[in-house]
Amino acid sequence: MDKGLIGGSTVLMLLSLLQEKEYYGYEIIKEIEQRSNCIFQFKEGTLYPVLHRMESQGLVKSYKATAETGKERKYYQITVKGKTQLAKEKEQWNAFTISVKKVLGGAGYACP
Amino acid sequence: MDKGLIGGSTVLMLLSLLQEKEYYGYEIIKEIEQRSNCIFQFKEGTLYPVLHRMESQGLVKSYKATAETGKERKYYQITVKGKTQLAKEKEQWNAFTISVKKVLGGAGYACP
DNA sequence: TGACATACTTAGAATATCTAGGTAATATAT
DNA sequence: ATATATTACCTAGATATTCTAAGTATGTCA
Repeated sequence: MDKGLIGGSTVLMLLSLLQEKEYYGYEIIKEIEQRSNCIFQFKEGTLYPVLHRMESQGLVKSYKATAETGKERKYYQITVKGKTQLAKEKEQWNAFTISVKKVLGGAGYACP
Repeated sequence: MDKGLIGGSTVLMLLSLLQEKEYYGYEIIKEIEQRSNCIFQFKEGTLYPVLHRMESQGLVKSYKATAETGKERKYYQITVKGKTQLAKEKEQWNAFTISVKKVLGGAGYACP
């Protein structure tokens, strides 16, 4: 999958997942992989920095916990700010995909 | 409109336009602006380098001509390689948007 | 014991876009 | 006549982002 395409939708997908429940990073990678039928396969080096950035922006918050398996995990939760951002990004996503379709389809209207 | 989103679809949109007919750079900006109802407003500094890159990759070729208005224009035409690439990018675009929908929608299947 | 999956991290390379400026001609409004 | 806006192209450098690649550590299975 082309990297250019993924870029703009990563945060949208992460926020959408985290609105359902809290996830830890590694779990997110696997979940997105499954849901997309392996179309999206995030590398750890790609995803973790994105989560860190989102946390620094206040879109998510995290806490550490040791799982029954003995491994330490960092769980991420969406914040109020994150939910607001999610709504915005969903809107943008819709406007974006509709607009691309229009350009490909050939429709044409004058701009205000 | 978020820059991240646009990135991956720029070449797709350009190739799609150029399959219809030849365009010059400035005309492409206006055409995409109109078709998208002003959702996409490419800056010249953004579009021209993309066209140059596409030409260096052999996806398009160009020639210069002076319009009746007295202004010199650089017209771009899609190449055979560009048409092949267009087909690929269309496929990728579909796979991409479907996958994002799946992630947002919550569907989940095991990967092979 | 060795290989693999889990789980997180970061530094630096590579890539891409945008900002901001430049050039130059014509058209339009004052 | 002059100022401004539109048309039409270009590029250097700042900015941002992603990916590559490596490191750390634990548990499981053959």
